Amino acid sequence: MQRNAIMLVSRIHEAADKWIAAELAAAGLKGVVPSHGDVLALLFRQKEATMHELAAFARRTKPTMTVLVGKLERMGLVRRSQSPLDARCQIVRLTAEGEKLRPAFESISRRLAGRAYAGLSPADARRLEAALSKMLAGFENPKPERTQP
Amino acid sequence: MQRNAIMLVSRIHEAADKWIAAELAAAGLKGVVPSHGDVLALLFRQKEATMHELAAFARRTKPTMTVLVGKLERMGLVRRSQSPLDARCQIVRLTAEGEKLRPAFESISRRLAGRAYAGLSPADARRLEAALSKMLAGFENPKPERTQP
DNA sequence: GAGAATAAGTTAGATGTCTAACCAATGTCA
DNA sequence: TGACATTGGTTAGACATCTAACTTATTCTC
Repeated sequence: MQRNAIMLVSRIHEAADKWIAAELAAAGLKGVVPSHGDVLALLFRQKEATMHELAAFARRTKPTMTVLVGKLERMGLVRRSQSPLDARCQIVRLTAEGEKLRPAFESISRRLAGRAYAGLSPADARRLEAALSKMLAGFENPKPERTQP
Repeated sequence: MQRNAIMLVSRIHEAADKWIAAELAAAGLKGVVPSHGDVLALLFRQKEATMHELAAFARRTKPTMTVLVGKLERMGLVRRSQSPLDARCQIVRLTAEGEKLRPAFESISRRLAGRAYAGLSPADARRLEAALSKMLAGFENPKPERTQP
């Protein structure tokens, strides 16, 4: 066996997503998925964003973002309006209702980090991040790997 | 910043999935997704499996497995038949067509590992796996973490 | 052995996600 | 300035995935 790391990564990703979804549900956001969280996270940070910016930030396609923002709008958390500067752009903003979620979000974010790094020394954490960065680079820059075909 | 590791894990997971899907497509399996790969992987290993076993192995629900196996069956790669021992169980087996994919699969699996561990010394790899295991455990066993609420 | 509980699968319906095709507005350039 | 390309966004259609409800077999229990 040796492809353990990929399996572990996959399982951590799923476990973290599930944990986040559960925390969001506990905060009153039933049926909200991590991608919705990414949308809100950007809006907490910068007050308004275009669909395009949101899609890039959440690493989702534009059609997906149309769906995600549509749901958040139906939930009353964000509002869409046309940009006065560029008639193609939709400006997305938090509603007052959405703004209320900020503290819950920050709590989840903090607790997520706490849980992920629990039991790791700062040195361990640094080494882990370095190794993961290298692994990611290996997938994103298609460098030929040496293994028998 | 500190929740880097989760972000890295998430991006590695997505990049690896995309890489696998591309390799499967290159092997002639257009539209085959990693979960389908898990189904085939178990069948390469043990010749036959029930829907229940496949779902557990691929970490998907039973309804999802119904869909996945349905697609593989339509593609002519597997065959479903009722178990003679337990009339509730469906036995899934590879067809001759499916069996032909074994070498391509093994190659992908090997190259996946090579790519993931490229640039990591054996000691690094061991430390990485240990840290990831700890992180996974932190999500799966809900241990209270210490962070300000 | 009959009735209840459990287990294996499927169906139904919802939703996030993608690609492909499209529309509309803006930018470019000869 | 006017044709063409580019860009922002949505629509359409497909699909993996989930939960809830259901069906049919098996097992358990009295």
